[in-house]
Formats: sequence, structure tokens, C-alpha cells
Amino acid sequence: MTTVLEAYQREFAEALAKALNVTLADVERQLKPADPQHADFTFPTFALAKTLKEAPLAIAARVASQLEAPSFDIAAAGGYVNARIKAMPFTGHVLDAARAQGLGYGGSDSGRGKTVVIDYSSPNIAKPIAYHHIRSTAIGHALANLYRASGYQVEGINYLGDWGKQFGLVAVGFQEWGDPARKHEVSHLVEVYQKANKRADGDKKANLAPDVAFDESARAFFRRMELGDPQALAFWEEVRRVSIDDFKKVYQRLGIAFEHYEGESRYQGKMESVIAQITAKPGTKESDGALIVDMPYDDNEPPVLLKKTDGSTLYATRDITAAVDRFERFHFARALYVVATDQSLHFRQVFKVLDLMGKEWAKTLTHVNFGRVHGMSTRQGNLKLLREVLDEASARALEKVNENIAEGRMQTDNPKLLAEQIGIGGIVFNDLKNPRTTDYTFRWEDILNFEGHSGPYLQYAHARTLSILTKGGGAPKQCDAALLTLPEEQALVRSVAKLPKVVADAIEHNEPSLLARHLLELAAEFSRYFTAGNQDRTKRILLDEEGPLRAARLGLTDAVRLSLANGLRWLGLATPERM
RNA sequence: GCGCUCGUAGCUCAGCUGGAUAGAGCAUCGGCCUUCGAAGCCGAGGGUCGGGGGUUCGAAUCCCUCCGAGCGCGCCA
Repeated sequence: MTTVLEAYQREFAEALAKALNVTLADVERQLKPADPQHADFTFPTFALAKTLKEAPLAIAARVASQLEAPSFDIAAAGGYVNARIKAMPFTGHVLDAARAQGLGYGGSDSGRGKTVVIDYSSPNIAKPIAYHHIRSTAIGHALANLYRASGYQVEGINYLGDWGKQFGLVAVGFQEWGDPARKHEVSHLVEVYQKANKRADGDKKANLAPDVAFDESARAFFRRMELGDPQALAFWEEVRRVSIDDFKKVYQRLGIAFEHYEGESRYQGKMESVIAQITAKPGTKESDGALIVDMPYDDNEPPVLLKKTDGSTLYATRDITAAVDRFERFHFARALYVVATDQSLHFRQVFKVLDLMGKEWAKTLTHVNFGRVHGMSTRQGNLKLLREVLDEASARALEKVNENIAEGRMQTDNPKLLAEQIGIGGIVFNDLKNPRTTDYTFRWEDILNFEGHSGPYLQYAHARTLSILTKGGGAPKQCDAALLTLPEEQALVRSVAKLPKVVADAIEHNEPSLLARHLLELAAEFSRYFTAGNQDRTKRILLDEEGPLRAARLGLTDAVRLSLANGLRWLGLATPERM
């Protein structure tokens, strides 16, 4: 599926190759999008100057005069050959593509017949969902949407930390401080867990020494779980169910539905056969009483531990087993692990082991890493819960909504729902707008700032497109794109045209921020266009008199609306009709 | 100590497979609502792109080095 923009770029590239008598590949290596004030595409000739033994300026001038590319206005500037796309038929092609594909515009069929497994969110049971869980959750969700929009079968897995000593801590903690009547309240379980954890590990700040006996009883409880003790497992199952039900409340607010809820417990009893495979190839050996993978290690690289001295397994063992299991189930073309950068070494090693095991699909595994959220832990009571942040965002948006209602600027049947959509949009977008690997610091005032280029800014632009379309009697079936000659209109057409390429890039790099940034550009251009109409009535979309120009502008507005709506949805933001 | 990542405007960050005067948002200051919705738009000030060296026609971008920060480095996940 070739996009409109790609087709135009190709025309320019082929004309250049012909005029210069070089290969298409040579041209495409240098050809790039230009600064909009100069052109749409530009070709720097400097690299060719040597081989052609001709000055860049001379090459550019010569080529510009010879080029046969009827869709473009060509000009030489400095050593560059600049190509600006002629408004027609380009504008018509872009509007037709966007409006014909509608809610699919921007997507493609590039993933048809392929499956992608995405491991994301993956909280630990019996621990609180802190704000920073938004990272894996939002990034993974956006990627799942983008892959789906590109034709992939998506298997989203919420890989819960549902097995381990923490259940022993909850259990013995519950015996100590638990209120049986509050057994179904996650907040109570978390409270108990945190207290128990502190008692077992000690707490320097509270001057509390580790309680070894307490810790041992927690370990004993977990051992009972591993041995299949029905009572212990019943308690575990109960806690697990209560936790998942609670998680789902947050996921529902974020509009997320996982294909699979599973966890580390799935691999109990399944690891021995994988360890046997590793032992066969590439090999295992004993080291200080533990079982490690026998493979070449870099200097100072720690070994991959499969079993502790006491014979129990580790998370590398589980992740290797899980990868094998996932491939057997899904035969994926790609598998993504949306997990923080902290664990880069772990995944490098896991992937390496799988590769050495002879799994040819190991090269399709990708650690989609992301940066940390600073400033939200350590000091007691300083942990920001995700739910608190969502609540706060929703409340803040509600103030603004009520204000707008009071001033008669908007009406809505459901202010609370609208505020929820806007508030959560702000939070999610804030997390997606920068490249994944960037760290950021938690600050209420930043995270809840919905002014400027934020999620609500995009939602607002989208709502305005709808408002105009509604007032204008809906999008026209047909329109004459040749009438869209204003610079503001041509800028918008180009932004709309870029969307499919942006989505493809976002998938290629597993980077939702590419889409986030493009939507800001598109929304900003629309806002400018809109405001221009307030200052100059001839630039209005809804011109006083009906006619072909008004229809054309409504058609463009419709294409913008579709682009914004699709992009917002894929990023995981709601698209309220009014705000 | 070893490895990975990063140092760009007062703050938070884009730009980094080298290309035309380094861009946004926030904050500050100044304009634009008898409304196609001001959660918006326009403008101003503000940067030796951490320091130094190198490669190149050209470096925020690549290489080296120094300074500074974060993360990781066998029986937690």
C-alpha cells in the first residue's frame, strides 16, 4: 500500500535519478523532507559534487532546469534541488485518501497475517499500582493500537507478578494485622503487605531491625504454595483475584482491554523441560552452588542464573520459559517487552540464551525500554498512586468544564464523564509525548498542566473540527480541492498527508511519541487556520454564503478531524465531541 | 572499577542514520473574544547546543578526551 506522499516522493526521486544518471538508491540516500519554508522535499548535491567533479551550485542549477517532474515546482537554492508539490492534484489525492479511509486513515495492511505479542503494564500483585506504572501501560497500549491499525493480530499480555515471597508476606501479615472483613479491599491488602515488608526487611529510617523469624515464616508460606498446599493456594488465589479485579478498574478508565491476563505462576512446573533444553544447548554448569547457563560471557558480565543454591528458579528462568511458551502459542512475527530500561541487561541475556538455544525467532524479540519517573518514592508517604493521579486530573478538568458551562461556552449532558476523558487524556499524553527513553520527574503542576501543547489541546482541536462540521451541516460528499489555496490550508493538507508515514515510523521504532508530536503539529496548524478565520472573515471555513469554497473547506476540516480522531484513539485518548 | 544512557533557552524537553538562520511547551512581558468555541491565536525577550580536541565542503548530530548526572553489574523481579 503506497501512501499519497510516498508516491510523490518517488516521482521526484526517479526524476532526479534520471537527470543525474545515478541509481534510485543513490538519490534516496540523500533525498529528505525539507524545511517547509523552502520546499516539501530537498536534495543536497554536495555528496555528488566529488564524483561528478562539478560544483554543488552548478549541479543543482543544471538538474533543476532539466528535471521532469510535472507534479512539482523545482528550484535550485544553494547546493540544493528543492521540490515543492503543486497544490493540484495533490490536495485532491490527500483529501480523497483520508476521507475514503475514514477511521482507518493512517493505518495500513502492512501487518496482515502477522502476529505481534506485546507484554505490557504487568504490575505486581499485592503491591500498589504507583503512578510510574502508567509508563508501560500507556506505551504498550498505544503500540497495541498502532499495530492493530496496521493489520497485525495483537496479543496483549498483562504479565502479572503473581508468584513469589510477597504472598507469604501478605499471608503472615494478614494473620498479624488483617481485618477479615476487609479481605476484599486491595488497599487493605497493600497496607498489610507494606507493613509486613518493613518488618521482615527492617527500616533504617524507622530504626527498625529486620525480623528474621517473621521473614522466615513468610518464606515458609511461599514454600507451601510451591508444594501445592491447598490452603495456601486458596489464599493466594483469593488475593490474586481481588487484585486483578482492582486493576481492571484502572484499565477500564484508560480504555484498555488485555487479550491475556497471566503471570509468573503460569510457569510453575514448566521450567524443568526448558532447563533441559538449555542443558542440551548451549549447556549449563554449576557455579557457587547455583545453576548457570554455560555460554561465552563478556568481561565482568554476570552469568545467567537458572537456579539458586536451594534449587528454586529465578526470573531469567521464567522469562526464557515464557518466551518459548509464547512462541508455541502464537507463532509471533515480533514480540515486545514494554519494560523499564533498568532491565536492559536482563533482556539482553535472555534474548542471547534463546538465540544460543537455536530459537530462530529470538531475533524478533524486542525490549521496548523506557525511562524512569523520578521523585516519587523513598520518603515515606511519598508514593503517588496512579489512581490518585487520575482522580486529581479528572477533578481538575471538571473545574474547567463547570467553568465553561457557567460561562455558556459549552453544554454537555455528562460533565463528569467529559472531565474524566479530558483529565485522563492529559495524563496519558503527558507520558507519551516524549521519546520513551527520556526520564522525567513527577511534579503535580507539570503532570496536571493541561494548557499549551497537551492532551486536552489535541482533544480541543478535535472538538472544534466537529463543532464546525456540525454547524456546516456535516461533511460534504464531494468537494473541489483545487479551491484550497490558502497557505494555512496547504500546510494542513501536508500534515494530513504525513499521518500514514508517521504511523509506520512509530511502529518501526516502537515509539508512540512520533505520533504524539505529529498530532501536535497538525492540531497547531488547525488552530492557526481556525483563528485566522476570526481575524479575517474571508478565511473562515463557514463562509457566510454557501458554495464550492465552503464545501472544500469543510472537506479539509473533515480530513483533519479524521486524522486527529484516529491519532488520539491510537494513543489511547478519548475524543470528546465537545469540551 | 566495568557496562549502558544522558548533559541543548530560567524550567521541562524536541531536534542526533551530518546538511540551508538551533525549535516547542511552561514561566515572564505585550497584543487578539458584539464569540465559525480564548483549554485558542499572534508577537517580544531569552541559547559559546557541558569543556576541549579531531574527522568533513558542512558537526547539536560522528570520533577521542575531560567534567558532571542517572541506571545496571549471580542466587529480588
